[in-house]
Amino acid sequence: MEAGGGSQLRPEPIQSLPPQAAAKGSLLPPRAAATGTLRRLQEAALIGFGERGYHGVSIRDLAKTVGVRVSSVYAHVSAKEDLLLELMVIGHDEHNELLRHALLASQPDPPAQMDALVRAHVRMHTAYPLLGRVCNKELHALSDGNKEHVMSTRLQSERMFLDVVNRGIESGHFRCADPWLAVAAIGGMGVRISEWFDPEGDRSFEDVADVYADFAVKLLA
Amino acid sequence: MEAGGGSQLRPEPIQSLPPQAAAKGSLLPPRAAATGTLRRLQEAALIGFGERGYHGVSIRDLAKTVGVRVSSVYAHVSAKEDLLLELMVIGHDEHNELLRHALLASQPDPPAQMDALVRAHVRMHTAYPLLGRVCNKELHALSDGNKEHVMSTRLQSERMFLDVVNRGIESGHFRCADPWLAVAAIGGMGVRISEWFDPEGDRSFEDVADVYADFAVKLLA
DNA sequence: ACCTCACTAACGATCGTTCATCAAGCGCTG
DNA sequence: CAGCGCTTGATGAACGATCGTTAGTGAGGT
Repeated sequence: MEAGGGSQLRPEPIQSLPPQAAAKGSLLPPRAAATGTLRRLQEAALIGFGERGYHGVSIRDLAKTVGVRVSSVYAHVSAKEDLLLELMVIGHDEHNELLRHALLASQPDPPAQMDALVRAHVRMHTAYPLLGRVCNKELHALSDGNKEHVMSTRLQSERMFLDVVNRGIESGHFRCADPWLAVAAIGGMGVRISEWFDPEGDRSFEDVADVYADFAVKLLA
Repeated sequence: MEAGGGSQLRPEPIQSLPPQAAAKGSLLPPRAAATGTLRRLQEAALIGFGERGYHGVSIRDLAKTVGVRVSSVYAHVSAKEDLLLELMVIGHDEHNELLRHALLASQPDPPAQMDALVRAHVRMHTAYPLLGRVCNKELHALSDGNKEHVMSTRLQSERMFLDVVNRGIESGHFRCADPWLAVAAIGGMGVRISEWFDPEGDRSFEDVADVYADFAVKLLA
């Protein structure tokens, strides 16, 4: 966060919280079990970190947003980084589980599996865009041990894509000289969704998922 | 940036500057005209902002990295945001120019034009990965006026992709129900390159460009 | 004499975190 | 049922560090 005596712009205190939290669904997936003040802290952190970045939001910002004094925050959290870590774990675990379940429910042929994976990937980034943003932009703010933990989940998810691509090549369904690069491309186009997707906008999740799943399979043909 | 009396991790002072600045090329494109201390400030800001985010790097960090006192920074820059703005303008202008020149030199058929655009897009994010990261992750830290200026350049670049897609649909070369979504996907997979690309790694720019250009055209077929 | 660029020193604000305190709600024993 | 200890979560106040920025000064080259 910035301090200083010069011409500073101090933005409005995040948001009045839930503009759509009641409309569609929660800002956080159901696996986020916290309630009460801790829950509201997590949601304030999600919005703040997603909009201004981890270092762009202070404990005082969060306290003010949830209507509590600064010191009360530490009754629920032992450090600011805990809030970020919790959000990143929730996000990465949710993403990983969506992918696993998609694979489990899919027909065994690689194109169907890729279709299912991409739909799950899109689901994650359209249902929880702020969480997607935080997970993909604030890794640098995690200390080494925490970063390693989150990265292992991320690698597992990447591996699911890679396995499907490799199996598709062996079976002749896909043609691809560099499987990892294909996974990077497919993953990248999904990750970016959280930067522009608007739940109130013209395009629904289904619209995006249909198109992106089609893109991914065509890209591998 | 974080302050505080508790258990803080203060990372090492950015880097000893150019690990590859002499090896391949500069960290900044030739359009970055600054020399001397200002140039070194811009490069330190590029590395710092790219690795830790705008709010994760202080003026004191930058001053220490370039070997100068804090107040001397203000002989070259009127505010911290100026450094970010300059980097973002350089990055967006470079990107825009690469795209324009790619289009100018291309055969007029839409597939060739898309191939050229994607190669330029990949060129940007492989030649200047840190600049790509800053441009795509730190927009939130710009004040409204500056953000608007940068966004107009970004919209022009997006428009070039969109024009080619639309013309390709009219000519029958491409088939695509939602052109903007195709542009978002193609753009997204390119933007992500700056997160993993390593100039010293196995994959060269040509490797990535060949594959991604192929992906983009297949995706539109 | 003037401009450029570096310096020392300091400003007030904001940072993350800690501390001692206290009110409310709980199950327990008498 | 009264009274007790215990936990939970909130509070005001403060800590030392760090924040962006400014002021005044001076050396060196033009």
